[in-house]
Amino acid sequence: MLDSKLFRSELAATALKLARRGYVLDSARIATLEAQRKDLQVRTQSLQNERNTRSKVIGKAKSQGQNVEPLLAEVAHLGDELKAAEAGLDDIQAQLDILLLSVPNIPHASVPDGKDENDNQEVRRWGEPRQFAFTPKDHVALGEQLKLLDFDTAAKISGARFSVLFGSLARMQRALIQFMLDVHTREHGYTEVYVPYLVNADSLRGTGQLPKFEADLFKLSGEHNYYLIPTAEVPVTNIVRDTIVDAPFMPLRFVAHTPCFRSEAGSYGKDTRGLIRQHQFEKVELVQIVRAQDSYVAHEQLTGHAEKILQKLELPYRVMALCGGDMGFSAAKTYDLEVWLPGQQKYREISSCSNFEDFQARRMLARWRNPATGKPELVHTLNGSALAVGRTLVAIMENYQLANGSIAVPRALQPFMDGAEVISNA
RNA sequence: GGAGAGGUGGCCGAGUGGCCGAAGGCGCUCCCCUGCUAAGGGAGUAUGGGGUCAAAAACUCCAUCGAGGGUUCAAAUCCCUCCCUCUCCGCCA
Repeated sequence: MLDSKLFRSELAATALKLARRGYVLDSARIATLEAQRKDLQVRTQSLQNERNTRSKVIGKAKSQGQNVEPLLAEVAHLGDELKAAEAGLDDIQAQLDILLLSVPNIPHASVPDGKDENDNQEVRRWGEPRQFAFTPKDHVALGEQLKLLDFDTAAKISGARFSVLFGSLARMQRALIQFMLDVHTREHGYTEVYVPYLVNADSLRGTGQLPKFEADLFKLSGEHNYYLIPTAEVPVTNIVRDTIVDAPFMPLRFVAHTPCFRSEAGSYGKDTRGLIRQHQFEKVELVQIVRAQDSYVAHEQLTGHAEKILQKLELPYRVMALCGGDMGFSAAKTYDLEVWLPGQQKYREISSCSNFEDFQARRMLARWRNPATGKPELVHTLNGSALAVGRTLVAIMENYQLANGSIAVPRALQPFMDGAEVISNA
C-alpha cells in the first residue's frame, strides 16, 4: 500500500510514476473520493466532539444531583446526525481502502523502463553453459527414464501439475533443502524459521496477495478460513505484522523452507511439461526486515546470497533487472535469477529477489523504533527465493546429465547425500 | 470433543456506566541529591488517523482497553457474535 498522503499532495506525480509499470491510476476518482473523505471526516469528528463534550456536561450535572432532562433534550438530534455522517464516512473510506489496496508499488528510479519480460535488463552472467557431446535431454525424459520422476502417478493421486519423486531424486531434493538452509544460516547470517503453511486473510493482505490475487491461491473450504501459502514470504514476513521491532534487533534475517501452493489459474497451457510449474513445490526463502535507509544495500546482498547457491552448485545463470512492466504488484525493484536449462536451451527463472520498501510494511503496520527520535518508523521488507528447490532439481538434472542418462551429483551436494557422485535409477 | 477461567499501556495489575487514554507498581528516559556503589527525590514515558499547512515544528480534534456489531446523551465497564490464551478430562502425530 502506498502512503495515502501521496494521493493528496502528489497525485499527478504518483500517477506518472505508476505509469512506468503500465498501471493507470484513476486519479479523478481518487481526487473525488479524497475530497469527500476530508469533508465527511471533518464533519464526523466535529459532531463526535460535540457529543463527547455534552456528555461530559451531563455526567457532571448528574453527579451534582441536577435535573438533566433539558440537557438530554438538547442532544437528542445529535444521534441521527452523527450516525448519518459516520455511515457516509465509512462508505467513502471503504471505497478508498479498496482502491488504495489495489494500487501497486511505485518502481524505484533504477528500475528499467519497459512493458514486459522482453524489456528486462541483463545485469550480469555467471558460468558457461556446458557443451554436450550428445543431445541433452530435458528433465522429464531423464527422470522418467530413470524411474525417479512420475507424473502419471501424481495425476492419479491428485491431478495435473503434481509430481511424485522416487528414491535418489526425492533424496536429492531433501539434500538441496538442507544444503541451502545450511549455507544461509552459517555463511549469510540468517535465522532459520519454521512457520505455518496455512495462513489467514490478514497475512495475505499484509504481503499483498489479497485482495487482488485471490484467484492464484488455494483456499480451504469448510469451517476454517485458511489459505495455503503460495510462498514462505507470507508467513515469514508477517512475523513482524503489527509489531514494533526494537532497534538492537534490526535487521531481521529469516530463512525458511516450505512447500508452496499455487492454483496457477490462468496459466493453462503454459509450462505444462515437467516440474517447472506445479501446484505444489518446495522453496527456500530469504526474508529481511531492515531500516529504510538500508534496503537497497540489503537487496544487493540478498540477491548475492541467492546467487551463492547457484555458484556453489556450479549452475550457469544470469541476473535480470525486471522492467517496470514485468515487476510484481508489491515490488519496488526486482532481480530475477535465471538458470541455464540445456533441455530448453534457455535461461529460466529460478529465483526472484525483491525490495518492497515500505509497501508491505504499511499494510502490515510493521515498524521499528528509531532510537534517534524514539518514534516508530515503517520497516522495509525484502525477500528472495534461494532457491526454488524444484527448479533447482530440474537445473541439476539437465546440466549434470551424463551420456548414459544418469545424473552426476554436484560436488557441493555430495556431503548431503552420503558422498554419492551419481544417481541412476531408484 | 466435553467442562471451566481469562484477554486492559513495554511488562505486572486496578478499574462493573460519566471528571478513565485509563490508579498503582515495575521498566525506560531526563533532572536533582549523594565523594564510588547502593539508596533517595522530581518530571516524563502508547499507537493510528484527521484538521490548521506545501512541509516541519507547534496546537487541536477523533479513534483505539482481543476483533466486530448493538444498547445509551455517555461503554474498558451492559448485551450479541467471533477470535485467541490458559486449566482439567477425553482423543491423538
